[in-house]
Amino acid sequence: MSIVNPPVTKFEEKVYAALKRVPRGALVTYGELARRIGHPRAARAVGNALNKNPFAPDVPCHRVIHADGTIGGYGFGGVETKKTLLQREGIRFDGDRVALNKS
DNA sequence: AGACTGACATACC
DNA sequence: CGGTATGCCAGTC
Repeated sequence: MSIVNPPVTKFEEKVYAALKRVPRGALVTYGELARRIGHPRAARAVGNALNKNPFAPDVPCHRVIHADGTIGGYGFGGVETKKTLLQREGIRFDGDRVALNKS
């Protein structure tokens, strides 16, 4: 499953790999994802990697959200696309927030 | 080689 | 509850 790609660093590779390993309908936060690759503090770097996202459809980057359940952002199409994709996975949204039971 | 940026997180006011 | 401030990490200019 090596990602035969262009200028992709080891770090990003891990990020994409971890993201690929996320099952459909599941949501992961940047911090959670960062933690999975061994960099619990690299949430920002993770977001950076996804923003470049050389493998847009290859990696379900739309399953990554903020720690508080906010959508965050999306490079392809924008947040609305991300929300749509997530809703398609069975997840509901309340504005820019994931509709979990919360406040 | 150095500085700035960015799809984050946490804490504080 | 909301906005502001600081910290962290890796990438790119």
